[in-house]
Amino acid sequence: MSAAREIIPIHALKAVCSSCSLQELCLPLGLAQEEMIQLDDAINQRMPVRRGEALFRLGDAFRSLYAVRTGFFKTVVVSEDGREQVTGFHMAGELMGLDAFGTDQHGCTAIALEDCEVCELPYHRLENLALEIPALNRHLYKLMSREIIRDQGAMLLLGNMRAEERLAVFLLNLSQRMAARGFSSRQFVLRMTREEIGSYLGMKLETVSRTFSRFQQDGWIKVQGKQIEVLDLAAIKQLVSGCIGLQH
Amino acid sequence: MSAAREIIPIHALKAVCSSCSLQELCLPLGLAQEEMIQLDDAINQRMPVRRGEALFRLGDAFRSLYAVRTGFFKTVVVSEDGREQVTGFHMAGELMGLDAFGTDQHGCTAIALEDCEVCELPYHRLENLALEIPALNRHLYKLMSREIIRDQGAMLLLGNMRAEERLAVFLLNLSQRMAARGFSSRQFVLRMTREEIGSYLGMKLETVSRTFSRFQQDGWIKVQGKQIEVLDLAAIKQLVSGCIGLQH
DNA sequence: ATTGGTGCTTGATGAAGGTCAATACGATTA
DNA sequence: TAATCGTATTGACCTTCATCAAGCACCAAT
Repeated sequence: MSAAREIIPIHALKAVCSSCSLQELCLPLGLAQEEMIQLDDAINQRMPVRRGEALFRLGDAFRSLYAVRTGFFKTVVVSEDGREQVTGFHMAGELMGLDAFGTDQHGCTAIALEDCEVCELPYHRLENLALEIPALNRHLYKLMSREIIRDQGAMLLLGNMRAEERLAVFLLNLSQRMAARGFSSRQFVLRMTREEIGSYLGMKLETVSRTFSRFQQDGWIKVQGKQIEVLDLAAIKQLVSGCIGLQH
Repeated sequence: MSAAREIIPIHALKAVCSSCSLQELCLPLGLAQEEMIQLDDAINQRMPVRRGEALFRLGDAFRSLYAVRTGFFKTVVVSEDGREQVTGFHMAGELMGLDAFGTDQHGCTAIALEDCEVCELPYHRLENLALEIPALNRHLYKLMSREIIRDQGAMLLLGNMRAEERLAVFLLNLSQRMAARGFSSRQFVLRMTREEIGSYLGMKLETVSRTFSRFQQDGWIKVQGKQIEVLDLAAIKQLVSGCIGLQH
């Protein structure tokens, strides 16, 4: 199919890192202009992933990192007996696959919760580039390091906090991440089910639902299915004050 | 005190990475002999840390990674309201401080649970060396990546498993790590208190104690204070079968 | 030997959240 | 429009673990 080479796929025409609006949230953070152009070459832009599809699966050979460009992912770990644990939710500008360096296999499965686009960062090219660009290498360290801190925050959450505290931290965290991307921090749509929230927070879907209802009765939020409106941010912050959260 | 320079401190005479028995568990894994000698130069060997002392504290400026040479550490995160969460236990050959790259500050506090020795790996020297030695750089990625996986395992543990499963995973994990270091996997001493175990596993010290007692009644282990003897490994493994554990 | 401190064990009780079940909602398809 | 499937809500009940409390074991210091 050599004829296909003459048809330039539409996504090849799209913006690259050096002109991407997510620069400040994503991998290129802190790079000089010329370094960013080098990075452009190492990246496959705008792979589409449709809702419900897996971008990679636990055990897959590790070939690339992926940055979310648009859309929303969950990552899950499945234990032998089928129990599923959601280990994170990922939105624009966030990197997935950092847990795969260790074993050369992906350590979790990434599923698109809506139609998404990702940038693919082939591992070998990235590694070579990182050795040439110290700032990039350092930033990769930083990103992995932050992932560790984030997970430790989640451990504290799961180990020490009650259901309502967990859900409050979750809402606050989501709200802040929306704000960082220029969306409303007061009104947003949950892309995940109650069960997925529950799995992430270590509680059952019924408890998630009940806790949402209680927050609503208290006038803190308005819930309509997946539509969330934050009414009393201060009250929610009050509840989680003194807790180490799920920073992102 | 220039005269002091003529007194060679005793620890300077001790073994370096290239002749360290922990090579295979520690940072030098996978390096060529000559690369290891370069690493020797970048490392301050055998810093002593006494029981109860902090090697570094949450918020301290990040200057070095530390490898445990002998002894046993805990790392803890303290929330604003004083709640303390143990995030890990660390023994010979394990690296601490990987969570500090992200913010240039340590993200947890490391406390020696017995008299210890550590190797200090100054950050800048290590970073420069990593840029020269691709294998070292890759290994640092791997170590951080494994830390992420480990933390995700802990999340699954805390989110999904019951008290006895958690403690079984904990014992199994400890037993395996002892074995990997040439110690008995059947008999060992817990260096941490019941409260610290409980904090790590997300349960109260009373529950830890009760669960140990139950394991003992079932003939799975023998507990005498901090002395543990594993009597029925198969039964313990059976309990955690199908769980994703705390790999180390 | 006595005292105090810290950590461990064990019992009694209660609260938080899990489980089971019935019902309702909402989006997609027939 | 109806039918269906996945998702969400809510209630009733039960299990697990936290809490409170008492007593014990061990070590260190006086």
